[in-house]
Amino acid sequence: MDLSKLNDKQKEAVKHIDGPLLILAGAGSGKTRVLTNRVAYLINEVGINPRNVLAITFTNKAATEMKERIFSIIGDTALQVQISTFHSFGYRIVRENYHLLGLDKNFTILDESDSVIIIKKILKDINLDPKQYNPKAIKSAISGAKNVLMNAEEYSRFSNTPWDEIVIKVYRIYEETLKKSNAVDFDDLLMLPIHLFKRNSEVLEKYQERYKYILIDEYQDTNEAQYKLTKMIGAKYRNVCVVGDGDQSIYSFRGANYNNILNFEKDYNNAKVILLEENYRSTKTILNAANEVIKKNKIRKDKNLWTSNEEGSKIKYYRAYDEKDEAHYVTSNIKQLHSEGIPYEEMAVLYRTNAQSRVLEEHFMLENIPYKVVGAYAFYNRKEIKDLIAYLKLIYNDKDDVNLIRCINVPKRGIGAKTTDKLQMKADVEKVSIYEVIDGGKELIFKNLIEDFKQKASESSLTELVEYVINKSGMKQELLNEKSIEANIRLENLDEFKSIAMAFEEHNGVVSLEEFLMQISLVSNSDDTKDEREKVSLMTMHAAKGLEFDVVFAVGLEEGIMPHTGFDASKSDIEEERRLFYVTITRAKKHLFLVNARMRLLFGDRSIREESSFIKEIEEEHIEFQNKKREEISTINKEDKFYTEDVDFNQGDIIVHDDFGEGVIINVEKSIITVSFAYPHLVKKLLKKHKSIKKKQVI
DNA sequence: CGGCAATGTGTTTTT
DNA sequence: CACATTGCCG
Repeated sequence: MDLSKLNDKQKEAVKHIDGPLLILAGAGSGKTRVLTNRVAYLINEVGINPRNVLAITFTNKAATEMKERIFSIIGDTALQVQISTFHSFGYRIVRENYHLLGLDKNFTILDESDSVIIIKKILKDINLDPKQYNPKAIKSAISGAKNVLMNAEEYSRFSNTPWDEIVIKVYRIYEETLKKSNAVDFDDLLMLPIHLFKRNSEVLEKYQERYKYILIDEYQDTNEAQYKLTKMIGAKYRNVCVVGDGDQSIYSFRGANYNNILNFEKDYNNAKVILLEENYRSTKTILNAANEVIKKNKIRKDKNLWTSNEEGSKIKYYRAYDEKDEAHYVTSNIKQLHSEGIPYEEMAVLYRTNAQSRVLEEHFMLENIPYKVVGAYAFYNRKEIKDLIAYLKLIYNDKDDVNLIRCINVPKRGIGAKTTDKLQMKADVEKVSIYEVIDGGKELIFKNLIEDFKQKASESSLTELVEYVINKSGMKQELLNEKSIEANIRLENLDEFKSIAMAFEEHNGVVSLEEFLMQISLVSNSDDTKDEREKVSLMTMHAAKGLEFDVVFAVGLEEGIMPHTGFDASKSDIEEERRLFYVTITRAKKHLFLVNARMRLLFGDRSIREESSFIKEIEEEHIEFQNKKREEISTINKEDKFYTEDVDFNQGDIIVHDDFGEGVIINVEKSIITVSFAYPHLVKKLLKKHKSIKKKQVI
């Protein structure tokens, strides 16, 4: 195997075979290269069975990338290596041992909102006001407990506040409900395997024998459950290799504990430790700035990340007038850089909160720049998609009461709240699922429909089933009858979902409903199936972890946003925010832009924004200040005045749509106009008086 | 039951 | 601001 492209430290890590190994890999130090080469080396050079190798990554995206890279080194053999996220891996264990966990074979995974709905219902049942006791807060308390592997009993042992009492009470009923629904939640995918291993050493041993070589990426972001799972499976052979960087720990809000990486040497004595400190990614300027920033953190292990790359251009800092000016600054620089030959896919705009993407998107559309919003799982959160998934989940597991309630009246069948309440009560009394107690009325027609779907599921392909459900449920007809643009968009989304199913089927051969449901529960973005090249990436700073781009725009660098301080400033963790800022700037290879706004529309009103204290932590010698052209700012502000509420549309008029940007009217009929938008939206039919449309006046 | 209007409420990051 | 929920009426 050719290891000539690796430096000495990297080679050492790749060639380490048996025993615990800790790789402390600074940003851009080539850890993915090390991990992929190490897997390849173990298999090709050492002769280890690929089935005995387990590689865990943090995101599905990283897992896919790792598979591809190992495939490119060793070919088909790579397919036998188990590469997945912790949650997918946990799912696998639960599925292989469902009978030992009190589940039926066809258990389903509830998503976050399903869980919250269940908790709301529990609160009502025990006569507590969901307004006083926030269901989401209770969900996250339960989640937190599960992540430290506490069940309700254990939780109750060291808690005493009235709030805890309520959480415990809800937690107990919540667990009963899950069991009754033959369902698990996200946290169970980690917790259940651990409980199983504790109880049943034979099963544990089976997995220890199976996964003799374990590699964990992003180890600084593992939580207690993930840590424990790794430790248990690795306990027998101790061939545990973890890679991480304490400075890039950014998920403590989700229970991640970067002490896990600091304590690795204590947990695994005689662990080999390798430091990767040469950065291959960024220019000297960018890396120096990053080092200056992260040095401000008090709780950290100092290290010396260096690069032999060139000095590079200075970091550009622009303090915009407002959020629109900020977006405009970003798009105009992107246009400029693109004209200089930098491809769009080598540029990214990173922001702290998802809400910031909207204004940016509007400007990208206005300026005709192709872009994609990465990691936006908004698609699966759309009503019509959730309804359709509810059908699929119910077909697969008819004990899933939440999803039954969700779709029983979609489309409207005259089964309202009264009926479902009655069914729910009956089911509660008889201690069975709602599905089971249905024995008459309009509900029975629905039940028969689901039975028909089950039949269809057993005899046709996944795509055929999806198509069948969309049609036969009546969802399609209801939307067709509506004849509004919203309904049209929904129809398109249902079609899009069908394409996702089809792509999945084509990609993996014949696919079961089970696998498909697992996939859409565990994988947030569907974008992997589509061709996403030649587009600028828009994403949160968190989502950017592990990625790199020639050009990075870090936007919204204002106190309160980045560093983010919620309603309770004392609760926010400035050091974690700083690590996030560090992760952000180290994504950039060649050009880094820091941007913020003096004024921003936030939570409904305009507020004056102070610049982020993090910017001041970078030495001025690395920064080129961009504020010169005030006249540019004033033209931007005038833009608002171009738009009016006029609905007297004529062919040839230019309108602006909130989502699709500027377009030309090519046809007018009654209340509908046909508009040609720029790529990627093209021609759309719209309702004249829709609130998202404004006419552009010629002044 | 379903549709609409008024009112209220929460706003970080994600597998 | 965007949404979810509530209350009222046909």
